[in-house]
Amino acid sequence: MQSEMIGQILKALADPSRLHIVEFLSQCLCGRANILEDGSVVGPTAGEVCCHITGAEKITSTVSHHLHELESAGIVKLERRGKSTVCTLIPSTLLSLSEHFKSLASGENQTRCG
Amino acid sequence: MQSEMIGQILKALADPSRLHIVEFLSQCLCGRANILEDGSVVGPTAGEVCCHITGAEKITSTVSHHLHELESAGIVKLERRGKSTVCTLIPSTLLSLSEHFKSLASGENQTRCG
DNA sequence: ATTTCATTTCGTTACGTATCGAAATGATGG
DNA sequence: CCATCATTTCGATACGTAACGAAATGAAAT
Repeated sequence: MQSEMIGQILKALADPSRLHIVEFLSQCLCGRANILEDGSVVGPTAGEVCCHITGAEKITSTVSHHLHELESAGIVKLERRGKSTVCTLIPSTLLSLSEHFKSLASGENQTRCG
Repeated sequence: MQSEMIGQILKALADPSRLHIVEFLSQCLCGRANILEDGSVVGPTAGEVCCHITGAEKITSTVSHHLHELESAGIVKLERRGKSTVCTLIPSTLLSLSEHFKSLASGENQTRCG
């Protein structure tokens, strides 16, 4: 995973509202596959996410925007299902990020030892 | 590590210049202890960091600012040594971040399974 | 004390984007 | 078709902060 994409992911996660959304979606994983073999998605609707984050009864334009930012960064998958949009984390993206920081911390790419 | 501190670390890393600095400092770790037993620091000077990042011959106010942002977030340690300021990564902070994302990806804190 | 060098602080400008309300779109049911 | 519901798009405002140059600080050498 290249540094530019890492930057995009970090920018998406650096907003408190979006980090909150990701933490909520993580709590919703429930030990099951959340992206099925056919690519369909298991998880809360955008409205449910919004309700938890802001307390609003229906989704706000702000939360809709945040969800699509997370989608652009490859952190979240959105799928329209009838009236609603279903949301889930894409765990592999967060795992890549985790590995990247682990390697930065260990200095395993050291090339400036002169 | 609490979510608020994670947010602060992410905000610090979300800037391209600062991410670049962190990657450079990672390459400088060189498999040695970079924070010694007495707390003193091994690493490049702020000016050397700036030279690598911007090509400038002396440190700019912008890079100085970025280094202190990284210090505030606990990612970098700075130490004045004579005229110069020596910089190094604090690997444990990046490791904590790595672990946090790993646990988010695995959903190991799931509490919304109803 | 004065000069020199590395860094920081200050003050300003410019740009990105979070947030909000209102209008538009998409999808379902009567 | 019309009504309703969930979500998205649009347009505007407000705020945070990255970037820059200039002046100030800190530390060593002469």
